[in-house]
Amino acid sequence: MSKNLVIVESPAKAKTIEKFLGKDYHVMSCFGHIRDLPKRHLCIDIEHGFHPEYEIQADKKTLIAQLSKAAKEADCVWLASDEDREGEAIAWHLSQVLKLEPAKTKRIVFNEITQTAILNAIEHPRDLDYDLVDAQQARRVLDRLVGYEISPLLWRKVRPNLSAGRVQSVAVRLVVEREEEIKHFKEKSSYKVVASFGNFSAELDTRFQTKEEARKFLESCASASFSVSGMEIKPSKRSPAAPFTTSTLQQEASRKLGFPVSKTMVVAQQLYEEGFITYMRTDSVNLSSLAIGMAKEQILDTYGEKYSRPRNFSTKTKGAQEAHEAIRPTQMSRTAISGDPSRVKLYDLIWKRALASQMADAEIEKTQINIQISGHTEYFIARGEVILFDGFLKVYAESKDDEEDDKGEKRLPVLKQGDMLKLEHMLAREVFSQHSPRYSEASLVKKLEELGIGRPSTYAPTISTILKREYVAKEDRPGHIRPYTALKLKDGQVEELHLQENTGAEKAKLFPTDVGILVNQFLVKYFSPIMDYGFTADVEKQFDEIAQGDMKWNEMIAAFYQPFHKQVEDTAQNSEKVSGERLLGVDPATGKNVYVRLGRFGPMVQRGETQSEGKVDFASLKKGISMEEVSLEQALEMFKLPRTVGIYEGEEITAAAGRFGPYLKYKGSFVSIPKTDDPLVIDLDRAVELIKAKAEAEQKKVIKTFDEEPELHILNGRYGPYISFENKNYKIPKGCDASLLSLEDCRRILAEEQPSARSVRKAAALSRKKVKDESTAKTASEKKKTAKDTAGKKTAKTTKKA
DNA sequence: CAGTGAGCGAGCTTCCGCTTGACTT
Repeated sequence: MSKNLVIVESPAKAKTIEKFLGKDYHVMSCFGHIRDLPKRHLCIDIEHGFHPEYEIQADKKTLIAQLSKAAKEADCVWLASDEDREGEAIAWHLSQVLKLEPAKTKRIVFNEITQTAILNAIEHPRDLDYDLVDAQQARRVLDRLVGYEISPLLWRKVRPNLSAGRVQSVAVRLVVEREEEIKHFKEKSSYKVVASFGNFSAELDTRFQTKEEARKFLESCASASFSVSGMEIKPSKRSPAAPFTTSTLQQEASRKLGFPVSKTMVVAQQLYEEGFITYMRTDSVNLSSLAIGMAKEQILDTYGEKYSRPRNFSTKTKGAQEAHEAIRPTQMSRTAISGDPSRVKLYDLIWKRALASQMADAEIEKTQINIQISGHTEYFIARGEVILFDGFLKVYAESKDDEEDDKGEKRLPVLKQGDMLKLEHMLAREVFSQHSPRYSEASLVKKLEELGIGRPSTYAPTISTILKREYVAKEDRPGHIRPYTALKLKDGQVEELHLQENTGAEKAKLFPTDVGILVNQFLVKYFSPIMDYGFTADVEKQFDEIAQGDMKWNEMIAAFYQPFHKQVEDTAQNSEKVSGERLLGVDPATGKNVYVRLGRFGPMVQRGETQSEGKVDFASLKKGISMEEVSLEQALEMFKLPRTVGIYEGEEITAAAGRFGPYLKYKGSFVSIPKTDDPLVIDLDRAVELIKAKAEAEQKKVIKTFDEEPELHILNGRYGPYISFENKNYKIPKGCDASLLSLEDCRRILAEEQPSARSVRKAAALSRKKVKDESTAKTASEKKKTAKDTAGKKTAKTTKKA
């Protein structure tokens, strides 16, 4: 048995380190945090110093038992979790949970995985830093208080199942406010004048506000002469970007490879686990001396000495904790990997970026030519750029969010002052000012990082959360045609051209939803301190003070909680329910008011008053139409569903819009209406076609049925064959040929296997619905006696509970 | 997956930050 037990957070790291330490050391992983506040309640004792009640997560119990056993057998336990707030807390939780004796427990830290660094760490152990642990507890408790006190308010005041938090709510706010800004953006146009002189062109130093001014200028240039008034050549250089952090990797993978941030992280995780790259959740741009050495060697071998320039970068990110290196290949000499295309491409990106960061600056020659116009004070400017030495550009060029790709070379002819130029033509083109760009997943991460909000491990999950809660939606927009005017001067004549361009197209951008907008409105109104973009930075400062030992963590929390909790209670008491209700107008056919508002199941339109005796119609807002922009006409359209499409083989086909979009109902079963069809206009022929296609697809799903057991089917699913019985699904054990299974085999499988959790929920929902339908049918006959039609629904709801 | 939307109001949602696999129909 090893004398020493070393505990690190990641199993891949454990494997590497064990190799460095030799046989006296056994290295195990604790897989991140081992205890946390239970999800069920607040689990913070407000009355007693905000004492947190931690619990070991169920899935960590066996792991803890293993660690505990190994710790007992070891002479010394080395807690080697990351060198940051969270890492220190993990070490402390380990010492608590494993009941480690202080005498045989040592805390070590290293921020690069090299033998030297680790041996050095072993030489210099320290004690647990309880101030740092307390800073983490403050962070944890604050987040729990904010999340678990505000979220229930949203359930009461807006809609169930919503959430609020220090990070996610600010992320939503950014998206909402950007959209707001875009909505109020006033496009301004001006005229940009470009003169073409044969082998190069130049832009006028001023722009004209109106077409008339531009025309006057062009006309006045008809007989003007053009001459070089100055030529300047300036040497310039461009430096490589720092190697990747989590956030910059997400941005570049998004721009260059089109990856969503979650995909980038999944692929990077695989590369890490296979030992191709260093750790992928980091905020550090630092490279180990080993990495710098490897890069230098690689550059010297491939490109020569001129291309090598070892350098180290310093982090400018707010609140960076730098427990790891930058993301880089583990072997700089591994220029490429093979296999899955996503991994190949991501590795390539990481390799190039890391290598380029150690390469020489690119040397560039910038040229500017000024051209004077006879009789005018305005002048033309031509700019050129020639790369004299490519340096790091040989390997890698960073891309920008705004795709003004003036990339590559633009060579200007060699001219001298006084040279006369012959104008080929001059074009004054109407150009438009642009609003700030909408956020992509990656650019939102970038913004959050700039504000110091969130951590590398949470960027991707935060994006997933706000998408899952439907606060924001990732969408494409087709863009629209915009006409513009251009004036062309050629051969002394000015000609007016009417042209058009496509503008405003969006790809995978984040748009706020109606719920997102309303929730944000509510939070900004009642919780402005937490919604402030500087809130996280402020509390981080206080966490730092706690870590320095200058502040007590529970006093900091107390100072925050007192006004915060009062605000929660006041809001619960005094604020109105948020529905975003708006009167759209009066339905000319019925004379009833038509409203739009947020209902329990999302945005909806309503015709008539809920308090009145008359009939009230409801309809879900059609996808793609927001509460803000819906018109009375559009709303009235939505009330036209459900409608009867026609009769087929004696049964009625109806078209309606449901929770999951438009559908056809025929003989009690449902068929989705694809986007290409409109439920309002779909005809009988097309409806029958869709119903037949669905039936055929259902047929294909069936592998085998048994006459003796009509409820049992062997079906073909997305993940291979499975058995369906009484609406519950069962896995077929590996190695069985589904088509050869007998009824006996199936029954045995049913007895042995647990039905999938999902199908159990579904079956439960179906049986609830059945009970409900029966009771509705029953009360429907009773209802004839009662005047009001509410009794049926009421009974239905009570039975649903049972 | 396939209704709904007020009203009584039971009992359910929820946070951020560390880490990976087991499993999906």
